[in-house]
Amino acid sequence: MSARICCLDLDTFFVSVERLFDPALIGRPVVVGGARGSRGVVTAASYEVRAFGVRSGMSMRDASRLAPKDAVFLPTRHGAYGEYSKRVRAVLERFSPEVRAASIDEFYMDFSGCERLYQRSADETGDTSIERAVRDMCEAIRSDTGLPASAGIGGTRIVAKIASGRAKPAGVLLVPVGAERDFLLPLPVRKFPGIGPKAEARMVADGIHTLGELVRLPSGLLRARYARVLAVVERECAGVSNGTPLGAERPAFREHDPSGLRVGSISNERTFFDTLGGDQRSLEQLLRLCERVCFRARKRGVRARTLTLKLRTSDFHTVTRSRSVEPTWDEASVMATLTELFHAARDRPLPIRLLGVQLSNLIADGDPVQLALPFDRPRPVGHAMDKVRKKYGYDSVHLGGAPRKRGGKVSRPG
DNA sequence: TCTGGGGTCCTAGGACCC
DNA sequence: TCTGGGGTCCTAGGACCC
Repeated sequence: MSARICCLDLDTFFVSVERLFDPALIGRPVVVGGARGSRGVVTAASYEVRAFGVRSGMSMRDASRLAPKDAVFLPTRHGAYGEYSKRVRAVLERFSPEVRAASIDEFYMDFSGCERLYQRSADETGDTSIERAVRDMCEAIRSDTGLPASAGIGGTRIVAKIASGRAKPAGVLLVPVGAERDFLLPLPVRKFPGIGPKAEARMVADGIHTLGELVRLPSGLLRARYARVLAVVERECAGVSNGTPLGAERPAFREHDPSGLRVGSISNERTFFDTLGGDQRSLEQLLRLCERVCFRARKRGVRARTLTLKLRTSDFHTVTRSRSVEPTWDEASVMATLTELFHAARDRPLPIRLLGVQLSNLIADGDPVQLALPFDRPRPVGHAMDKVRKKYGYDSVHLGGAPRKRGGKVSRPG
């Protein structure tokens, strides 16, 4: 059997989309995430600016220091990227019946059973049939959307994903079935999905730097400590998939959820440029966050069974408080619960740096009128606001008490 | 690395029920 | 009356990913 799982990753996706809008950006150092020197972090960095050490996730302050004088700093345009992501997906669906979105710029495909479809002119280049098909697919993405993409092919998702990372930029890398071990073991542990900064630090402290060193640990306490991750690495080395080959689609990237249950979560949080002093100010901001998540829940056709408040004080201490409720997308009832949670969580008098609201345990909004206790009837004023917003924009209407404009003295966007 | 914002998934303890 | 275990839900926190 040959490798048949493909991971397709769009190269510096946000930067590439910005270059479609403004071709003058091609070949220039580009940072997406905000203005030079602003608060926040880099969401995407072009290869030209990576050469200076700028990386996504880095604070904008550091990026501003490292980037050359002629670097272009752009704000993130969330709406535009989603649109291009859909267009890419449409191309992928022409090549494989099985496409899963793992994020806005990352997709998995299963080419099982497609072999015969792609047996054409393979011998001309020496490519295997699937590798050739994937190259054609990347070319189709380029010609249809203008976006560069890289792809990895392997027997499992994890191998395909790591391979796609090594194929960048704009390349294709195939790891033949049986070659997984030789491919994986020399890699630094951090390259393996699921091993993040914390786990890496622990491993390095134990003298483990590569997957090979991890796998070759002698039996004993150290090996026992990493038993869980070891099992996954060994499984990948053997080329065995975990569960279904493509895994589940990330709920946030599903068009709709056929099961009608557990369609992920919706959250909105905000770090305040000037920390919030009085509780009144905080509650006004909280109402704004409630409005936004409820707006999004109605748009997605879901109600939340669990409401969570997140609160971070100026000393960077973070607490969350959550409560399960009757399924709701109603601002007033969400705000009532969150106000209680806020007072319960407000144990230290320090100024507030961040507030967040999360709706989770979401259920599809089957019934247009959700029955509730008479004294706790949802007041779906939200639907009326949705209509106004559709016509005049999100900020054309807000609930009383919420500040009308973004920015100003209280907060500043990201 | 003086630290954004959107997510997912996992763990662990306690409540509660059978 | 005491003990026990399994299953499930709720809540809090943390790691990780893009």
